[in-house]
Amino acid sequence: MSCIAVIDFETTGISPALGDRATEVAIVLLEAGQVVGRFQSLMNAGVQVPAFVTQLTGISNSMLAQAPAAERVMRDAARFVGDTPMVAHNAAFDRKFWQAELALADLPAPQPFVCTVLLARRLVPNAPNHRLGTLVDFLHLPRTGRAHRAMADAEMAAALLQQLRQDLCQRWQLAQADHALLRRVQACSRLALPALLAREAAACSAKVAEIER
DNA sequence: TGCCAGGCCCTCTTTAGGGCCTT
Repeated sequence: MSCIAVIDFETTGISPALGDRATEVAIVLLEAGQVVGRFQSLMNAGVQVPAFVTQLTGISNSMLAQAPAAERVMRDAARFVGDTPMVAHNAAFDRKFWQAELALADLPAPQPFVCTVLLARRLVPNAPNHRLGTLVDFLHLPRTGRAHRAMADAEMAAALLQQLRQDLCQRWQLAQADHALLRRVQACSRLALPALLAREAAACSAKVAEIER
């Protein structure tokens, strides 16, 4: 079973292109449906945290003053992840900060990303909305700590991912929903999804029959 | 003063516009 890294950043804003920086990163490593590793750290990028972001996340300038330098944290995070494919809730956001912070540390960011917002829009279309907290409540998943702190959000995104993978496998009788399959689901329109999953299920059955022969 | 990004998705669409989602 392949490994997946679920990541969440807390930041000073929404765009590294506007000078926003990461303030905290958390990564949960999943293997065979189980959490097999965790990485979490505040990170000091030498920037001020806007008051409304402190109100949202609980992360203050005084907390960051005592945190390790952003570059050091990103080196440790990159070493922790290696080439493991990644998942995030609204991955466009976390991927931007992952790439920007690694670039500032002069490190590559080759990992492919899958987005649980895109997966949930396809697989849980009847949810009231597709915010992380709403999906966690809607699917009766456990809340793991204060929302808008990196590890709590990474844990909830990991639980959401596991639930979506489990539903995929049960509904479509798939042996597993690995990162490559999740990328195909994410790239597929909602209308085309049943046909894609029927093909995946048929390929899976054929493989099982071949093994049993 | 007020707004700032960007990719995805839906629809009163496709030669566009606006909401969602993340901090």
